[in-house]
Amino acid sequence: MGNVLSNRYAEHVPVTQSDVAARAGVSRALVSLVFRQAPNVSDQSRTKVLRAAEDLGYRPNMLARSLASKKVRTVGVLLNDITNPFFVSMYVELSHAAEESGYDVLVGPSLRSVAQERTLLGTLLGHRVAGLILISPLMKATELHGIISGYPAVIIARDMNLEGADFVSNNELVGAQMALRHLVDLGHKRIVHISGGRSRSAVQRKRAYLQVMAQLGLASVARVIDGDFTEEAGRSAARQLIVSREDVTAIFAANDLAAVGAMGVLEAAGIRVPEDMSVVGYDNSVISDLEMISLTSVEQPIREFGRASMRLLLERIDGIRETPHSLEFEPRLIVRRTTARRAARSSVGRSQRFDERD
Amino acid sequence: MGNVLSNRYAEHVPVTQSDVAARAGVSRALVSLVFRQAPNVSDQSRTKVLRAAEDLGYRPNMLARSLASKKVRTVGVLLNDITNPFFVSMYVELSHAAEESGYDVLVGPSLRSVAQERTLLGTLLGHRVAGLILISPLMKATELHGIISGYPAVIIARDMNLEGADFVSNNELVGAQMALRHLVDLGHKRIVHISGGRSRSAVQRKRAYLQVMAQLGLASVARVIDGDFTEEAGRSAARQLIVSREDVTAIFAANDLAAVGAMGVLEAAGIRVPEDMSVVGYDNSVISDLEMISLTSVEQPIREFGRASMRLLLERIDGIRETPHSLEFEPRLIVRRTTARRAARSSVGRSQRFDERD
DNA sequence: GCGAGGCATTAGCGCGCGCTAATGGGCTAA
DNA sequence: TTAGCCCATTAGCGCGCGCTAATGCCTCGC
Repeated sequence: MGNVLSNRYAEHVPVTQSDVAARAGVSRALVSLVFRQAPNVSDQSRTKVLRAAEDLGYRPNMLARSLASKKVRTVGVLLNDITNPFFVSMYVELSHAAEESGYDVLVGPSLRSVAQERTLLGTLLGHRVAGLILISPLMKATELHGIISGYPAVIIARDMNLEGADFVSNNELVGAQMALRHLVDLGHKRIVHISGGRSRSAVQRKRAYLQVMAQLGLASVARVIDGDFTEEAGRSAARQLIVSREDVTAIFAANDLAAVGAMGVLEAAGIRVPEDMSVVGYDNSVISDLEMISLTSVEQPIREFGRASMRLLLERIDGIRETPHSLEFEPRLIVRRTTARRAARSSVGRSQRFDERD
Repeated sequence: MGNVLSNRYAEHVPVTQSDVAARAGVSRALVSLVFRQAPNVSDQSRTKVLRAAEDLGYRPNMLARSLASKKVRTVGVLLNDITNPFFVSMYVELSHAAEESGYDVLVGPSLRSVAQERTLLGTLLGHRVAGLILISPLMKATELHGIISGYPAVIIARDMNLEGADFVSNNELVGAQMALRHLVDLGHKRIVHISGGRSRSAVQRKRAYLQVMAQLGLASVARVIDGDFTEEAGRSAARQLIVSREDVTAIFAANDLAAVGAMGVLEAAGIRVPEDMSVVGYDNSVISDLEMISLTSVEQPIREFGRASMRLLLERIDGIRETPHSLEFEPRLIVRRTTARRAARSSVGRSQRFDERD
């Protein structure tokens, strides 16, 4: 009401346990006991303290609490490549799982840069997080080991040899098998792969493609067009395919974005999907589920990934388990409308329809 | 090497300033001075300390540092509705801006629940974050005010009356104007709006639609179909439109997802976009830019949003500014291939083509 | 040779809270 | 009434580091 005070905004005066103790007429230690849910506190004192806290708007200071107890309720998540929607979804799941376990999450969002990764990792460790979850890190295992050795850590990736850490990964081989077998069952043989570049998962996916093609007796027609997980990469690959006039009838892309990119170019060139060309994506992202896209895609069980990762981490944090574990999840194939039985004759090479939008 | 030690993993023994001091042969205070970049430290001592720290792998404990200095380098972001890609993009931008300013980010990812929002806000405040950024909060202004009053806060939303907080928002009126004027310029009159439900931005968008339609002398043909920002909402709206056989030639959707949902149903029903129906989305999300979708959409300057929000927050944290500011950004219209000149005669109502996919 | 001046270094308190050994008070039973 | 016991409460140290007043040391000038 006073015009002097109304002109400035109330400075936020932090309320401490001492303040609460003073108001409740008890010692500070008792306040501490109440907020730690300790036994041997009479109901009378408890309510008295809680009332005082309520009145003053007291909130325990997590910093001081962590410092004193030497226990932190925060886990760090290093998120390489925040532009990748799959990784973001993964982070969302982790975040939920952490919340349910009463943990907070500190994120280190990177952009595919080793240097940035190093910095962010330092920040997370500076916060003395209780444990780390690294989503597809770029750093070399040796350096990583030097930094986080002896620290509870779960790495979402494969093919890293990092002593002491837990691993959660996707079985890329099974993913490729499902996709390729589905295509082969539909009569396709010449199946091209649009790769995702040099990232860990991309390399594995490419290797899985080559391996499965060999298994299926199709090693001689296996072909990889290099990409980088982007829509443009898919477009570029499709253009190459059209120009080369190869007898390709199906595409297995390293992710949905590339698949959709390819589809756009194909349709514009009069090559119909799935009549003339079948396309399979990877990740089963939001995009693939759009009715206008309806892309057959390999689904990774993100939810299980997230929960399992957090569970593993908490086991290490709580010291329940000493030996490192590795979990591998199997993907599912979500069949939609971009895959169909192979047409009688090859179709790539000539536009068969004019695209009225161009 | 020893088989006893090799069986267990090195416990992470936290290194403190005292350890560094002991190794460097100096006092702990000097170590503190070095890590605080304080002046009046001889180069000789500095290098000695840094070497010792390097050897021991010392990392300043942010918790203790914050506690002692009473200054926190962490800002809290409350993210209502983490399923909305637009909000996620916003968070990404905020995160970048914070990092550049040397701040860490603690996220509170919610799922459109007021109760959850309350809890997360409590968590953030418990961490004594230096300031808050609230992305489209659901809580009522009065309650919010009670919680964060006197606390540096930036709210990304509009139409809230919260004394002391800064606001950053999008000019929804201009957005609607751009979209509708574009359609009117193309000859459209009967333009329907698929709304986004009861969230703050959705309500504003709907209001803006009605207002602009009135401005354009089209109040009598204004029509809103209620939705909720999902693809299914768009599908449902399109079905209603088809069944009602109304003479509608253009759709202005509250977001891209709903627009794409509608497009899917329309195309399946033989109503071509944009020949028979023009569609405008909102957010200019990744989806709208896909070549297969190529959706005309209203773009909000997310990057500027993020940077401006962080700048405002830092000004308050650093005490540079006392009076609250409100910033409003103007959107842009990104014209793609889903809008075209209105066809001579109405087209909704009858399927003109059989959808071979069904 | 001695005091002044300046700069590198240190001792010590405080941040808010966890934790435990010690205290005190109330109650029961003899 | 008093000894004995139990349980609620408290005093006090420690967590790792920021910060400042005080100390110690070295240089320079007369």
